[in-house]
Amino acid sequence: MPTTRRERMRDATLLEIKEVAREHLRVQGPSGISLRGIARDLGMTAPALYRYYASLDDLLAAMIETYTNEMCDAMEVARDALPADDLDGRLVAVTRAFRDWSLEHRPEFAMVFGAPVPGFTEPEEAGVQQAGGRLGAIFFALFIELWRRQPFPVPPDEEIPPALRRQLRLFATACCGEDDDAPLGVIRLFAGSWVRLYGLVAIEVFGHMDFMIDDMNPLFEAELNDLAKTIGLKKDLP
Amino acid sequence: MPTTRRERMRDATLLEIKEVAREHLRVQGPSGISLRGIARDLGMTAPALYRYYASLDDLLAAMIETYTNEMCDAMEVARDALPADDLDGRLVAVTRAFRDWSLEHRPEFAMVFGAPVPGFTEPEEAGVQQAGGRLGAIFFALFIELWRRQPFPVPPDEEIPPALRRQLRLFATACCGEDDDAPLGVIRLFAGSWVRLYGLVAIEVFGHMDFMIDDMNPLFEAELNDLAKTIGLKKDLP
DNA sequence: CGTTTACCGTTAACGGCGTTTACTCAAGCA
DNA sequence: TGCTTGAGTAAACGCCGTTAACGGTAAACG
Repeated sequence: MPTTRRERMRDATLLEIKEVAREHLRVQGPSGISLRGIARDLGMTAPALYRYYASLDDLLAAMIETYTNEMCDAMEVARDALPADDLDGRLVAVTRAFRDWSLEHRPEFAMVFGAPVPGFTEPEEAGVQQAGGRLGAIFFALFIELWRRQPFPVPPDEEIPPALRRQLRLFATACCGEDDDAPLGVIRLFAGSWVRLYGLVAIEVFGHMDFMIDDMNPLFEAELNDLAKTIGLKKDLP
Repeated sequence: MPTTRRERMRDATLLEIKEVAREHLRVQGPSGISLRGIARDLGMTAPALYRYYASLDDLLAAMIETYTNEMCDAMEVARDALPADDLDGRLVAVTRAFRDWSLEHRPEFAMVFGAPVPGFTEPEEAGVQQAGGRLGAIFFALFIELWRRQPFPVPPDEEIPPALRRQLRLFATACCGEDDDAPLGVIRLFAGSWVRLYGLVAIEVFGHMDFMIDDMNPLFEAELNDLAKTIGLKKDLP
């Protein structure tokens, strides 16, 4: 372990900056994250932070990456709490974990899944993309394994327009690496499910239905049930 | 028409401010909207703008309201381009218009449908909520009228959990005013469809799939086809 | 060991921001 | 005509990100 004392100190500061930034995010919102404010809380001056992050954008990008991975961790914990052969249960658990984490970390969710600000937090960072792929892979691996063990009906290849086929292949390789030997229909259904889940959670987290609905729980559970039904999960969700 | 000369001048300035703000939004992104910058472009000083908008937030809220209504206008134009009895066609046209407008107005879409910034552009403005209701109503009116004329299968009331029933009623009244005498199943299906559409367009506009997929058109059309099928539209979409 | 080097932090400064206050000045109205 | 109203100004306050020049200290090296 070649970590010198200096490196340990540096890593600690690197982390502490991110933690203070997160607190500011949660208390004052995304626009409340400022290098000067963070430096104040840390008993430093703002220019000192440039030793650790090249710019505010860089810090924000690091935060996005951290949050994405944290969300993935939470989903994996929920997944691994169930036996490996209970794919049904695992898929439902991961989906619920996705929503739960998002609701408990609304500002973080907004940074990860909200609108990217041009010239600001561009998601072109390698780390951010990699974390995004990890998230997709968690869902995808379960989804595809479930289909292999107990196949549910998927649209036949002929029903999928050629233009869509190519996109689905791209999607699968980005999610899962190279072993994308699953039929296109499975990927098609997966993409549709992901879009639905994202829409549901984003609407809830962003509060776009707050003035119409006062409790999103029933709708989420109903949609989850629908989703489960289309992939052959028979038993009622607990 | 009690518009004095002063009032006309005032309204013109009010509008001009919003227009310059929009240009800044499109060129430099949301964080590029600044009172000082707008004032510069207008040949004024920043404090003068406070005669027109109480704060930057107020201006942003006005922009959101404007964009929502503009999107609704575009949808209504697309709707009215088809004969009133072609409900199938109108629903598809409105849906495509929603997506098209969003893709052509990405920064505007982000302001309307992205994450609200706390203490900043809260969507608690009456005008913003009203515009949101208008958008929902456009979809809802077509959806429900279509079901009345050529009913498609919807989940029976007994299958809808009681907790969800109440939320769906709230949702319908917010979308459509008081004449929500449609069966819960129709509203249930409508809510699900809206969530799907939102997720699809938001993912595309925000570019959350850009690193996986290079053309969202096929997926959108496929999902639209699916949606159309569930509400009984038989003919292939042109 | 002493010396050099690399790194961490500072102060000072530039230009930008939202917002408030006190003020001027012209248009509108009685 | 004289008064009122409202649009616009300059100055100032306290934020912000970022850069440049500079000090000190701990690690690295001969």
